[in-house]
Amino acid sequence: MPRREEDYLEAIYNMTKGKGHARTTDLADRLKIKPASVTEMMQKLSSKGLVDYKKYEGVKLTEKGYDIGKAVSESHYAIMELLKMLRVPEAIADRDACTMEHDLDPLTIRQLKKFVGFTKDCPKEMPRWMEHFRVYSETGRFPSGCE
Amino acid sequence: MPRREEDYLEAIYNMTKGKGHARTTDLADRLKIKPASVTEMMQKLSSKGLVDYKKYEGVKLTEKGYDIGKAVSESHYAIMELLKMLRVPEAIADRDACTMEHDLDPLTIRQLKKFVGFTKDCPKEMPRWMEHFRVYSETGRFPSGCE
DNA sequence: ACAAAAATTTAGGCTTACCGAAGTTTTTAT
DNA sequence: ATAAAAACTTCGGTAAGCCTAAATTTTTGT
Repeated sequence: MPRREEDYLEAIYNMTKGKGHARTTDLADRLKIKPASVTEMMQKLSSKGLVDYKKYEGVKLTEKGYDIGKAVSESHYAIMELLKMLRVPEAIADRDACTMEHDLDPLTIRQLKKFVGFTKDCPKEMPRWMEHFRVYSETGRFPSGCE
Repeated sequence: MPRREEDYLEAIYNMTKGKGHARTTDLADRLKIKPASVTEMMQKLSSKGLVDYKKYEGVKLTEKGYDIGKAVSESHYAIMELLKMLRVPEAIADRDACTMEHDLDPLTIRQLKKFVGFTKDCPKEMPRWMEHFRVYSETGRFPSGCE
């Protein structure tokens, strides 16, 4: 599954969330490419059974395409959350998540999600640790409570 | 700077660490491609001033190529350390770092390195937190000390 | 030294994914 | 209703990076 195909599936997933069709121009805008390229890819994805494509009408994910689009979108989210914890600004985290979300081992994705879940759910310890990392990140020094 | 070019520079960097020349076949083996493809890329990198290339003799990084190779190699290391903290097995972490090491925003790399440095240097807090994540990762539950 | 083996390069081709320009279909405004 | 505008597709090309096969250069064994 080449990298770029997944980008299309993810974009369609996020644009439609399973309901309705995605339009050629909207996809082109979102992916920053020309409509001609979108049409070409739609034909390819259609021949692979990942989307239902009707000329001049738009495109919709098949079940198979939906699963892939959803998986990539979730990876993207997990990576972005991780980068935000590392105090990477949201806009950069979003962009960099696009770079990283492809071709990762399923185990890596799983651990990433666990990590994010851990930090979100852990009731007490994590916020303190995060605060210490924030100080370290900004000053290069460990806060006094951390010796 | 296309992704693949950087892979070559990183490989040459890791193979030579600045001393001596890298051989075509060794590069081909390491990158899992055919020697003919290596030759082609060496010519390209040479024309860009990133390597010194002499036919039939091998290749050596220029200062410019060295800087890039070193930077990519360091990103790789930082990403791998992060993944290992997330309890991704080393072999998978190494492979996945290859996927992620390209095209990241310099700020993201910087934060990644800070994070790794923080966890390595923080004298007391981190090991405890890491242990808690290990338990969470393996059992799905928070250890008793973490409420 | 020199022939056989190994390493390397050259030449010609392939695939992916992009583009611009031109043609077709659908939508919109009157 | 219909002409102009917008959206979409088709067609012909491009660039990267890989490949195989054939040619060339270097190395090795005797």
